[in-house]
Amino acid sequence: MSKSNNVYKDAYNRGLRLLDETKSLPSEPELGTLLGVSRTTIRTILTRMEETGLIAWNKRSKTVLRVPRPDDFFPEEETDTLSQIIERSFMRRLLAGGAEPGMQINELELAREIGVGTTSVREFLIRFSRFGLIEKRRNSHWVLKGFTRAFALELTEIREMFELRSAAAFAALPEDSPVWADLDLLEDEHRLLAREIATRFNEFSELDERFHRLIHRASHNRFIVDFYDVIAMIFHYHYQWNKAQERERNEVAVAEHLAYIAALKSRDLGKVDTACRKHLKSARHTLLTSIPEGQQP
Amino acid sequence: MSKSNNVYKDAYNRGLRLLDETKSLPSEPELGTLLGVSRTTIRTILTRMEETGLIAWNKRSKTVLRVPRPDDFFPEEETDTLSQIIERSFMRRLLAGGAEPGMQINELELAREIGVGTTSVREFLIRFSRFGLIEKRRNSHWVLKGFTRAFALELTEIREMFELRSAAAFAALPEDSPVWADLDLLEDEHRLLAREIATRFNEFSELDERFHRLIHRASHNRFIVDFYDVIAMIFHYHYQWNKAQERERNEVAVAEHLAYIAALKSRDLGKVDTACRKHLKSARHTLLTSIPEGQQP
DNA sequence: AAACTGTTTTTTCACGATAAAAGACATTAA
DNA sequence: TTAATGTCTTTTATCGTGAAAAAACAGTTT
Repeated sequence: MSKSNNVYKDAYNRGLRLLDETKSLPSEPELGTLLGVSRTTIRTILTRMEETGLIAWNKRSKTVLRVPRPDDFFPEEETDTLSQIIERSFMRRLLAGGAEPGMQINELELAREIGVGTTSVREFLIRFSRFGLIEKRRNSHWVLKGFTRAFALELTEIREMFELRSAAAFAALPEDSPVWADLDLLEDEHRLLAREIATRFNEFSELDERFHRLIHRASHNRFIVDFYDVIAMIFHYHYQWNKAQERERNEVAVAEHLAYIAALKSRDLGKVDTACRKHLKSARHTLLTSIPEGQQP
Repeated sequence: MSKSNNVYKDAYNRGLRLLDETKSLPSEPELGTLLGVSRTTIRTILTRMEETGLIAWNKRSKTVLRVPRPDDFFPEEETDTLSQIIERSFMRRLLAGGAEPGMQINELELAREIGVGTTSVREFLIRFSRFGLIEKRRNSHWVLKGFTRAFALELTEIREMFELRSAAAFAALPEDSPVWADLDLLEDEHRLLAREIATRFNEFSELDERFHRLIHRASHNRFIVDFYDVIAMIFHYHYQWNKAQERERNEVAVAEHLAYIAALKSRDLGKVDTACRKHLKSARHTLLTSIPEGQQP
């Protein structure tokens, strides 16, 4: 089992959704850009669609014969990237407790436990190391630094520095910059979510990420933009971990975002700074309260 | 050839230098900590030292029989880590010109050219990606972003943000903190170098790195401390690349460092800010002037 | 001739295997 | 009885290999 065909399976599933909408599929290169895969993969997809009687395929003509049924889709778990699988396993271990700072991480053991090769685990750990939670000892094992209070404080310190700067840069952007339209759209989404917060509160974290990434992009600095990956990763798992008062927290955050957006639109740097600081302060507070105190070194 | 024994060879070479100083070697575990390798490697080293008649080894007694000759040492190039070898090759390519931004990077080709496996190249590229010079396209090739003016500006923007903050934190450190002693030592080294700048100017870059790392460490923030790796890496290759006016540049920098150190010792935040800003400004200028203009996108 | 389909080549991804190096355990000497 | 040495086990670093996926090339169709 040298390489899973998850790219194909995932693209196939997404491709099935196209069949609902049209009576015939576009050209192979067009499908490729649409699904973000190569033509080779598109042809494998089309081959299977033909075999399962979903389409009739002859050269340029790809006629839809029937609408896809639930059992036409590949199971969700087969569409994941290996690195996603490893990340999930690793984070589960890390957050499930018993992961004391200073503990050493064994590549071979991790690989065996997850049921993958050591190379993939190594590559994951190298990629993951930039999040500052693990560290490598020269030709030896990895050491877990732990998701501690210190980590959260260091993370938020940088976050605040970067976001204040990005927000100021954002507000200074010219009238005709396309970001203002993006901001308007996000504002609408926020208002909509605010109105239905009681039922849709769990959709906030995705909106949150899009909003902050838009602001960070205004910095035009790759290190600032890339740093948001660290924040996003932590928040992603943090939200899965800590569901306490999720609705209330998100309701407050949406309101703060709206104030923040209004400040940006006013282009008044003082107002932007105030609104940004206020939101960052409560974000930090939320993160800090969620850290299990027992895990401190 | 599945793994080179460069750890052994490097430790062996360093071990040879111990023979100059003493008449008999310490215990195996002690040698291990001294050379930073495991006892397994120490025993391999001792075995060879015995074979080549450098020592007489019987259990606890390891008597030095003769002083090592130049040909006892392993050649320098055999003591390098694979990742050092790959990094050097890669950087040579990158700086040698013809490396246009947007150009794609081929793992297989790189591996073949350097004469190593693809796994090592992949791991190197993943590690290297945090420097912001390359980027990966989802299940496809890497793209070179290039050592451009934009890169230098983004890098220095963060650097200045981080260093100003670290310098302020440094100056606020209590009287009894051990960093003040470290700073005194560095100050002495700077004075010494300043006096002999005409002949020793090329020793500056190493001192520069030690000085700035000391300051960054005062931030007590892993992201700030780790970011210095990016700067160090760029400066390392930059200094190899651009030798123009090296002596003059370094002479100016040493003087700026001394002013910066004096400001830190005064603990006057205003003075620290001024001295730090001044030095960072000339550092940025040096970096910017060295970037080949033709490479702009 | 532009854009597509069919076919072939190349590259990426992931694995198992193996030597180097680290680490653990057992034994011996001071 | 502590700290070393001797021996054995485990882990890390690296390669070659093969399937998945991308990319390049060649031939068709409109």
